[in-house]
Amino acid sequence: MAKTCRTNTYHHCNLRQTLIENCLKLIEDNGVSGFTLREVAKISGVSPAAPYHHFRNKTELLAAVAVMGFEMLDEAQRKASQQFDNPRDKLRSLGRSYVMFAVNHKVYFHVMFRANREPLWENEQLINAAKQALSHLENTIRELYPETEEDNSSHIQVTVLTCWSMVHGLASLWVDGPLRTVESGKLEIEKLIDTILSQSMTHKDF
Amino acid sequence: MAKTCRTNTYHHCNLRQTLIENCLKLIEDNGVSGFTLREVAKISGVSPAAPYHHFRNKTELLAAVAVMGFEMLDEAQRKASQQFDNPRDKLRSLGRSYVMFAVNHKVYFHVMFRANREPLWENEQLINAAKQALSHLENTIRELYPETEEDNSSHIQVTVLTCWSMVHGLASLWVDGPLRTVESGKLEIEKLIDTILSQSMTHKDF
DNA sequence: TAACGGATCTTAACATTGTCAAGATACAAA
DNA sequence: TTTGTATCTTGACAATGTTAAGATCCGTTA
Repeated sequence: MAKTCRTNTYHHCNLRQTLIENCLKLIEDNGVSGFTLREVAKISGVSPAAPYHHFRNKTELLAAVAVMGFEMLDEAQRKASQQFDNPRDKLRSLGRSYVMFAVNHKVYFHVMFRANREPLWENEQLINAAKQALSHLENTIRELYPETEEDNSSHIQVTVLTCWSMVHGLASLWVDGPLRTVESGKLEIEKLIDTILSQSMTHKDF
Repeated sequence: MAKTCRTNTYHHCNLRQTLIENCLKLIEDNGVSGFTLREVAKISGVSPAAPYHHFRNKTELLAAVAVMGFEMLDEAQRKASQQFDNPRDKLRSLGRSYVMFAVNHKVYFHVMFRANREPLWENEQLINAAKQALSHLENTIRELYPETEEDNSSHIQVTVLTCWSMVHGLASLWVDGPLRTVESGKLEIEKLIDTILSQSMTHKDF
């Protein structure tokens, strides 16, 4: 929780952070679509126009939330990769951490990759935060293929994408709903991740 | 294009279909977030309240669009699987078709899996259409593992998920933007798909 | 210390939007 | 021809994003 430190009734003193936090709360309750700037302002104890001194518009507030999400993901990925030395173990740990982040922070994940996509991805701070969070995967894959050839970089890029797609797809299907609907929800997600990551190692279906 | 068949100025005679089509056009231009029922009604040549005789609300119109999308995906998947006999070739063809559908019909894909997720996935018609579109993948994987054991079904379910996650992840990353931003857009998507599907066959990274 | 400028907040207003109620119009069946 | 039903319109409502103009506070400088 952000300290409101309101000695007087005028200056909020930490409004920016408070808005971001309350924004998250509202999205958790009402979904990304059913969330309004006015209500964020209201439960932050501030007038409807106040947020505009901290964010250019509604989209920019969402972008700030997304940036926070990527920073959290970055942290989680960092920890996950530090847990192991073997690059292959690292990779699996990274995948696990990625999906679990989505599962445990649905709202963040949704805002990070979904809401108002176009204007969101024009935000430079957001792009950098995303790159940073993804760097762990790339680094680990570089460890896995340490050859120094120039021609290697394309292959590495493709491998990054392959891994990213795998975990991102699983995370998306879970967060967006169809997984819990189409597939009967018997399997619990945590076991599922490990099973799937194992399967990716042993089978080769495409 | 739907025939408007407006002999008089009152009855539109095919408004439902017209609304869906114009809805798509608007989303293509303004994105899912910046699309309004009123404008759909306007460019359909109809008053703001008219759509409510065909859809309960804005979300239901989006759901109708999503259903159409799943029907198109179903058709594409059907064709893709009919092109080959070998289940392994089928599987690859299905994957290719899935991602290309997302690339060629960004708007549909977005509405199908993204927009207003919660209320959308309570629509039964939508759920059935989605199941139908996904059935091709499951059938093909059953061909791949034709053992009749009961215990097999769980394994098949996991394999379906693995494949689905793979292609859905790639499609999502492309449609939602981060792929074109984080990864430099040098690689063209079509080549990329084949490369990745090949890689999934030969490597096993997780 | 006092004045001043910038940052932060408020009030008031605007156009736009989703939605609904009540009434008008067309068409098909009786 | 009458009558009911589906479709469409008009008119209204509250809610929302956003802006302009003014109030209030705080740190800095004279």
